[in-house]
Amino acid sequence: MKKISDSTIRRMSKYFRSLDQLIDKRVETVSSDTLAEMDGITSAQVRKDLSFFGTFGKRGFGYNTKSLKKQIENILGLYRTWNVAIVGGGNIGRALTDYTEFKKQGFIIRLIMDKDGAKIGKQVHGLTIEDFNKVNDLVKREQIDIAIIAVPADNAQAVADKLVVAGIKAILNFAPRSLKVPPDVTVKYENMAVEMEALSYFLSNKK
Amino acid sequence: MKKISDSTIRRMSKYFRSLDQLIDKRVETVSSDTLAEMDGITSAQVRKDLSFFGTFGKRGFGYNTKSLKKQIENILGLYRTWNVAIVGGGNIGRALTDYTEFKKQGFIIRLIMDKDGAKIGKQVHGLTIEDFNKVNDLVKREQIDIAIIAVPADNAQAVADKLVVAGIKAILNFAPRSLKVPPDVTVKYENMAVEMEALSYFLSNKK
DNA sequence: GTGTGTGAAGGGTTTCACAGCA
DNA sequence: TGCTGTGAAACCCTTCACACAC
Repeated sequence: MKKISDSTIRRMSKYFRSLDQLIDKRVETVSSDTLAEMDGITSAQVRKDLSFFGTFGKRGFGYNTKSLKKQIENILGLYRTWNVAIVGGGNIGRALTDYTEFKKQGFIIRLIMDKDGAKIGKQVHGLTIEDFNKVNDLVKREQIDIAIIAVPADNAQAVADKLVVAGIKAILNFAPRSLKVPPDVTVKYENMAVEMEALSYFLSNKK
Repeated sequence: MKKISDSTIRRMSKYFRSLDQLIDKRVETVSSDTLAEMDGITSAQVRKDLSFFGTFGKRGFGYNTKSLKKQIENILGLYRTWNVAIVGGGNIGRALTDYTEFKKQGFIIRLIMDKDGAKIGKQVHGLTIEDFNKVNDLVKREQIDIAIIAVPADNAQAVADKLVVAGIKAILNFAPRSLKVPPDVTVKYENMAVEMEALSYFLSNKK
């Protein structure tokens, strides 16, 4: 499989959501132009992105919304569900246990963990906060595929290390710190402070 | 001012945080190599990024952590505080009112709004959820600089429209939907489903 | 006629490599 | 000597433009 760029993958995920919207509105056919408009990019970009994975459209016609959605579902691995564990029983971690967009896309939160004795045992949206020291057993028991790190920055690397030992291969990190992991582990970042600071920059430098 | 790429700005924000870490550890000097290592990039990239804004280092020596941090603070506009409003009293919105990283960087949450009568008036980390219908007055009263959208996807555009009318020029959007705004308004996205789906893709396509 | 699929061109960002300065 | 600052080269991603299929 040839290497496909991160930005293409991210856009695929957006097309997927846009198609969902169109299907909700009973739209059966869509052009690359419309899809581009919905996502704020160019139609050439849409066609190029899709072309990396195959040919899904009909010339002079466009794409069938339902079948294109199915195709993207397959490409992104969304035809199945994924078991997700959250590390960190703070504000962010607890909020994510009930994030509807995750459920809708088949990401099932199976587990929330913390190392703080005061939090362990507490209920969060139907889950009990478990002891992070038991991460190995818990990850195995719940067959976790993806871990979300939502702990203070200073603890993030230690948490990641333990997740790697427990066999986790995919991490979404909310802590504002870059993580070092073995090459077979994928990390994605959700760095809210970075985006806020980008806004700060743009506000400060408006001419 | 010449156009500086988004990725450079984002990395500046990371350097800023890495420098903070070093200063905490009483480190006074840092090389582009070390900074690169901390952020998982190359030293050439670090030097190139910084060079867009000026020359901050000493050849054969490196950068003074404190003074470089000050410089980046100025570049990003972080020498001051920003007043922030959150729209959406759901899980995410409420969690963000108490996000320590925001406070630390001078983003002060002044306001949380919702249109749901059942939520209006409720307390969240010391703030009262206000009626989003009064957005114009509230934004003016609290002198809001930045708005965070944390409402369901289907309402995001309507909320954005009202924020624009209220005079907001910078938006951080957590709803998984691309927003249309006038050219003088900057929108950044925090799309957690996109990152999860990227992880799904990588898990599905490991050789 | 219409809109896709795609080589080729263009533009922008990253990496290289080294001159230059402490 | 050691590390920065930076043109030039390399690379990658986006846009163009049009042949082609429906």
